[in-house]
Order: sequence, then C-alpha cells, then structure tokens
Amino acid sequence: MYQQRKTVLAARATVLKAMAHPTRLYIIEELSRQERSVCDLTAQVGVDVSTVSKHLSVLRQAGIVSDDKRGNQVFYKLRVPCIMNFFDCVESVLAARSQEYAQLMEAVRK
Amino acid sequence: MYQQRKTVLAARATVLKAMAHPTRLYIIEELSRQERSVCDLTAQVGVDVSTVSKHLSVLRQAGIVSDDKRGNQVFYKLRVPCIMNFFDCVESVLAARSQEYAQLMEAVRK
DNA sequence: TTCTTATTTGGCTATATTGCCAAATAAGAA
DNA sequence: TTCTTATTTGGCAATATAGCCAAATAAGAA
Repeated sequence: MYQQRKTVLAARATVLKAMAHPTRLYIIEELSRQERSVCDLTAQVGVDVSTVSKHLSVLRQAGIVSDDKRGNQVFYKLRVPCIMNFFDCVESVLAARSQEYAQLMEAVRK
Repeated sequence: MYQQRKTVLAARATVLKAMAHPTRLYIIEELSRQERSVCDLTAQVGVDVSTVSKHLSVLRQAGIVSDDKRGNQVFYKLRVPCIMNFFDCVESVLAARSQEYAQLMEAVRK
C-alpha cells in the first residue's frame, strides 16, 4: 500500500470515525433538521455539557459541522447534508446482519 | 433520548466504526472489486496476517463482508456494495475541510 | 462592577482499540 | 504419518476514546 494511498484512507477514516458514535449520530440527525446551540443539544442528549462540547469538537474538526457564535451561545449546523444519504445503506447492512441472525436462530431450533 | 432510539444509533455506530480504519477501508475497496483471500489481502496491506484477520473479523461482525472457506483458504467478499457510494460524500467533507484550511493559511499570511 | 448563563478546556479514570508475537487449528501435500 | 501453508485466537503493551468534574473563558444582565 503506497504512502499517498494511506494518507487518503486515513483522512477518510477520520470522517467515518467522527460519525461512529451514538451521541454524535444523534447530533448529526438533529442538525440535519435545524441548527442547534450546545445548550439545546445537551438537554436532548442527556449527558454532561462538557461531553457534548467535546463531541461537537470532534465533528467540527472532521469537517462535518460548522459553528457560529451569536451572543453567548454557539450554534452548530450540519455542513455536509449528503451524510444523511448514507444511513439507508447502513440500515441495509443491519438488515442483512439481523436476517443472518434470525436464520442462525432458526437453524439452532431444528 | 429514548432507549429504542439509542439502540438504533448504537447499531449504526457499530457499522461506521467498523469502516473507520485505513486498513479496513483499503480492504473494503479491494473487496468491492473482487473477492480475496486473507493471504492476498495481507500481501497487499503489509501488516501481520493476524492483524488482517482481526480486521476482517471486525468487518464480518459488522455485517459488511462475508467469508467463504474453500480448501485451506478463506475468501472474503463485500456484502453491501452500497457502502462505496458513500465515499463521494466523504470526499466532499474532506474538500470542505481542506478549503477551509487553505483559506485559514491565506488569512494568516496577510 | 458583580452575577448569571453558555461554552470550552484540563485533568482524571475507565474502557476500547491496534498491532505484534506465539500458539492453536485446519486442510492438503509428501 | 509428518511437513507445509492458511487462518484464527490468546495475550500483551501502547495508544486512543468517553465521560465526568472542576476550572477557565466569554457575553450579557443587574
């Protein structure tokens, strides 16, 4: 594997890794509907505000969200809406997985 | 955030997390072209065969690849080709990110 | 100014991940 | 059978991640 190829793959992995957390997926979905302040998101998610802030920092550094300070609040919005298109495919992975699981369970019963 | 919602998001995160590694992205791309044995992939990737085997295990458990044992070799193939569609979007995230970086650098120079 | 609210950052612990080596397992070949 | 090849598994050390609390910072309000 050549060095240049490695760099590209590492960059892609960073974006995927930034998405790969339940709370961050929740935030992404929420921001796909409308921009939100850290405070709003914290109330919805139900973890410490410092944790939400750090999750937002991960998403911002990955280039997935952008922030906009207005008054003493910071509003975040989804920068790349195409991300939402991916979930259909992810669901098909999950469907294939659970189908396999169901078949396995049926085989075990016999 | 309700419990059921959490479960769905955690399942999605598992799939994304399984993708979120340079070597595994390489494997996914390679398998999108043709099925490959562990041995083939190891030669291409250039890490220990046990490491490749563990990466494949992560992808299999996530439902992204499936395996097929023939003789003393195990062939892996991509189970969900729609995954490849996502990379265009990931590239757009990276493009936005590096554009921002370029603009920042320009601003610093002034 | 002081007080309040919103957000970020530092520090800590617990947990998860990565990648190697060595060993175990499996399938053929000799 | 023994030898070779292919793959997986267990164990370990190094590193990364997640979440909390406390403290720092920033913007308004009183």
